[in-house]
Amino acid sequence: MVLSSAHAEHLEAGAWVARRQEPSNYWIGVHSGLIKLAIYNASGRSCTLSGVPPGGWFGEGSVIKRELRKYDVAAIQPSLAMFVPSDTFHALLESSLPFTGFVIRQLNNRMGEFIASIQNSRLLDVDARVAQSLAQLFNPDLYPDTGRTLAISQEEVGLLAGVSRQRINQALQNLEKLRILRLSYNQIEVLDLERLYAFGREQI
DNA sequence: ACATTAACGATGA
DNA sequence: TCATCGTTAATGT
Repeated sequence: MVLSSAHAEHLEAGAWVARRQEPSNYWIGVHSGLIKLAIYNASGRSCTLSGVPPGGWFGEGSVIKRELRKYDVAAIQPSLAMFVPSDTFHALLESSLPFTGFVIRQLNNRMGEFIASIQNSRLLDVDARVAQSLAQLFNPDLYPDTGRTLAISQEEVGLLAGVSRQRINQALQNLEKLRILRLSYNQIEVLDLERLYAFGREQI
């Protein structure tokens, strides 16, 4: 039933996936590429709320509440996304206990993610904040399909971590010197996920 | 101090 | 040819 009612879409880099204030008609999953949730103001400034790598799902909150979407959704990289209609989502929620469990875990993880973000922004120095922002993207619990490399520009890491691109560049080079990351053009490879997670945590 | 913006050239796809 | 990256200088808090 899910497969018959859902559809997939190829998205170009920079394409809008969904817009703020529109009805939340779909629960959306990322199969490949990278998508971000962000809010843009009239003057073009933006606040990136979260990056969603392969294996990630989002929008369940607004679908459950049947409310307008709270953020804009854009493809950072060329991506393949799955769109599950709201009605299908609700039907699954009522008929499948395993699905309900999945959604609860999803909401719980998302809550933990945002709590950690606030904590990180107030307690950690910039290098550690960058490390934690990246570690979130590579979280195997939330995003089981994400490998150890991700195509993302340093500019986007900056928007995600709330730090300027120039400062991100320094932080990433520091992490590369520690052999935690390997950097290449528009791509970040995690060499040591454990140390990436641990980086900065001793400060707390 | 330390981050940000602005600007520049170099380099990759 | 355009996006991305590495760096520096000026500016702000």
